Amino acid sequence: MTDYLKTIHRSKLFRKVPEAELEPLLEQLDSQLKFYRANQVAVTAGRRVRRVGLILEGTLNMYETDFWGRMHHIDTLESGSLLLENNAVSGTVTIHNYISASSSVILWFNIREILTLDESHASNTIIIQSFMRELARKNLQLYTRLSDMDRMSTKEKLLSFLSKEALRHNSNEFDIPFDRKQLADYLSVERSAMSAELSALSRAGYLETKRNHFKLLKPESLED
Amino acid sequence: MTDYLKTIHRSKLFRKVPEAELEPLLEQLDSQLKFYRANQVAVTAGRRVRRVGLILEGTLNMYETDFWGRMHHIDTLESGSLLLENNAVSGTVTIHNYISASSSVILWFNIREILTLDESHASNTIIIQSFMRELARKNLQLYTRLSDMDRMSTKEKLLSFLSKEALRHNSNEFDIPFDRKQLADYLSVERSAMSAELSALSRAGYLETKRNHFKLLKPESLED
DNA sequence: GCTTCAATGTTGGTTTTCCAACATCTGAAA
DNA sequence: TTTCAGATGTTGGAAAACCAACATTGAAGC
Repeated sequence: MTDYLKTIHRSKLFRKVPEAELEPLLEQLDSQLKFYRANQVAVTAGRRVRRVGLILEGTLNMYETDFWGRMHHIDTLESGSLLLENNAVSGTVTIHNYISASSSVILWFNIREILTLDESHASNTIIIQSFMRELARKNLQLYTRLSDMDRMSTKEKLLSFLSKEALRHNSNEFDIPFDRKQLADYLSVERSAMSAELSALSRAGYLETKRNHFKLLKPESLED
Repeated sequence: MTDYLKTIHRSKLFRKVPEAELEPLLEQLDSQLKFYRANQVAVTAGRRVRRVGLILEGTLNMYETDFWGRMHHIDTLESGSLLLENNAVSGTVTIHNYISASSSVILWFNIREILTLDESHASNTIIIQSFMRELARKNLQLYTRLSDMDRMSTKEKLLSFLSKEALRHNSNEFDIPFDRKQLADYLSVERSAMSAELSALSRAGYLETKRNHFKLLKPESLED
């Protein structure tokens, strides 16, 4: 554990815990390090989840196996990500398999215990705060993507996404954090069709773009 | 406030707080009732959010206005729903407008205060627990819908959704909580096209369905 | 049993998306 | 500067989805 204290202290969750309190806190959370080889299954779908994972090193892939036995890649979790936080809090069963893409290290800890303690330590409050903030942050992120995808056409998905990016940057001119392939994946559309749609939007006067830089415009056809 | 104590106590968030402690707790949370007329704007996009809302009566619609000034309906929140919980926790600005569909009553309260208290009361712990559970529950719900929508075709969206329903009911035969129109909206596809796809899946031996009852099957073409 | 209406299924023409293949652009390295 | 690989744009045929209009079904009330 000692080898990883620095890494743990850099994570979003434990960042604000005073350094001296970190080790006792981890003990109190009944935490435990686990090491995984490349391609090793770290979590199997169907298990009731009690602990939260924090990826200290490596990358994990989330998969879903459907009724017909087909595997679908759901997400890729990088170092620093939380794992099973929702299932641990709500005490539910996960439907995902987590497979280590590389060799990886995960810190497993018990988050519910903190909530059931009678007396509160300062570091408990801190960790609960950070944890709640993470849940809320994730929620907003999912909401954002969902509302971008909740459109019937590629054009509308693009406009929804770009609109929110403009809002986020507080400007009609901004860089997006994706290249074309990543943006297509994010919106769940086909890359080349999306490229074509971007060209069409550009021709129609909605925007100018070069690589990941965008400038949104009000086409004359829309002016009142 | 007194008129609504019963309603508040029935909500997911306050259910577990002992009845006697409810009123002091609400006071501690600096809570406040507000009443809205039909079509009144309850929350305006762009405001930094400090409080969480709990809808005690009525229905609210969430709207998003995009860069080009077009309004999109995002969600409908029924009585019992939380409002702005993510923005309140993370201290961020909301991008949504909330408009009361009917006359409605919202309880506004400060959730962050609980976290910053030095000493903990039992009811604080309870409310934090319930609140975290709600955030996690919502997260899982969003994740579920997102992974259903993160498919390129109506067919795949349907299979993803039905697969998870089977898992949830722990059976290949189950009732879904949607009619066809609602399911189409949930998956963000067109109703009649979805109906056609369901027929095709049925013919191909993937399932049998009648109204909201489904039975999933393994078509011979898939057997190894 | 009828009647009625909303839910669901079907159909055909139109539009959009997918998909593969290829062309062009761009930035980094030689 | 030249070269090259990866990113991006374009294109055309095939497939899927949209959309409107209509047919069928099913549940509730008469």
